[in-house]
Amino acid sequence: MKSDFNAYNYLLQHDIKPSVQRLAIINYLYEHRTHPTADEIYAGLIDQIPTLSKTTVYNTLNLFHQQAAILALTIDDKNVRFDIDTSDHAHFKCLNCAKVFDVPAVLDSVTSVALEHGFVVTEKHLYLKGYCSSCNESPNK
Amino acid sequence: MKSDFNAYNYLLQHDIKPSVQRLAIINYLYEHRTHPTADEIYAGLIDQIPTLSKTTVYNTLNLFHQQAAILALTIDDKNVRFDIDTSDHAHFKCLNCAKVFDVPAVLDSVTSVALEHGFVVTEKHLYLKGYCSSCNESPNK
DNA sequence: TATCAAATTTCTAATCATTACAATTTTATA
DNA sequence: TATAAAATTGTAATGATTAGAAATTTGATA
Ligand SMILES: [Mn+2]
Ligand SMILES: [Mn+2]
Ligand SMILES: [Zn+2]
Ligand SMILES: [Zn+2]
Repeated sequence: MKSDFNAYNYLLQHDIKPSVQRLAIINYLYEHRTHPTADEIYAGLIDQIPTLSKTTVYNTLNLFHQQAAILALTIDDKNVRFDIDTSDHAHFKCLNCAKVFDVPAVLDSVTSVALEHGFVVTEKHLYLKGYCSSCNESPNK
Repeated sequence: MKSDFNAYNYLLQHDIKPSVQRLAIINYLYEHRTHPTADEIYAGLIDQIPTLSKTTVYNTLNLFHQQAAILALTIDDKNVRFDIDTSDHAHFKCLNCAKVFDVPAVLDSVTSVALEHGFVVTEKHLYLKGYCSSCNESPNK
């Protein structure tokens, strides 16, 4: 079954000129909701686009982030992770299996406190860490 | 005026054996609430302890974090920042001047959602990004 | 269609925060 | 004091990300 995601229009809507590489990367993010790293995206596309450069992956992800087409998550201190879902939600990282899960969340109350301080808020990130249900049942220590 | 913070007892309370270096680092964090990086802490202490090694700073901060004596903030994708204040609060990073500010916050509601998913939560981080009141008034673009 | 400039991609090397590892020093204990 | 364990240090390695220049592609225009 073919994806109903229109990558081309998605990029245009965020003032990003489409290209083969950009379309492949945004499609990858649409299809892989695991919050992949730049390296994982590169590895996932190199067979499909053998000329792809890792620099292009980084440049493109930074461009997408600038244009607010994706989120850049710093829940991991080693790698930045990327997310096509820019809606209001939190993330949970398992300290055992390293997976990053989505968690429903509403963050309006905190934002309003920041506004009272005179801050202009452009990004909100709520990161939870601990142990996921799988790892909690059978810890790998 | 001398600080009323008992660094020695603070470390003992977190099952950390005190040493000259460890006391200096925890005192630095007590006195500098700017969420400094490991490098800033090293630079701030090298005159006081000329033999101090940057490796020791990293080792010590990791130990403090393991023992839950401090927070390790990944609000910045370049450097980890450290905070002696382990109470429930959020952080705001200015994208212009790069300062990291404290913001009051209560995150219980989100944690409860995570618990419903079977997650065991050990850390909560709420990061806001945007422009602080100083930079907002006179943007440096 | 040929030409040219701008935009994009690519390659390579650099950067730089953090860690690995082995050697040295300090501390605790017998 | 002798010895082992713990902590600190110095150096080199690691690895994600970026810088910068060269190559390729795109798009407009003649
Ligand atoms: Mn997500
Ligand atoms: Mn803080
Ligand atoms: Zn897990
Ligand atoms: Zn600012």
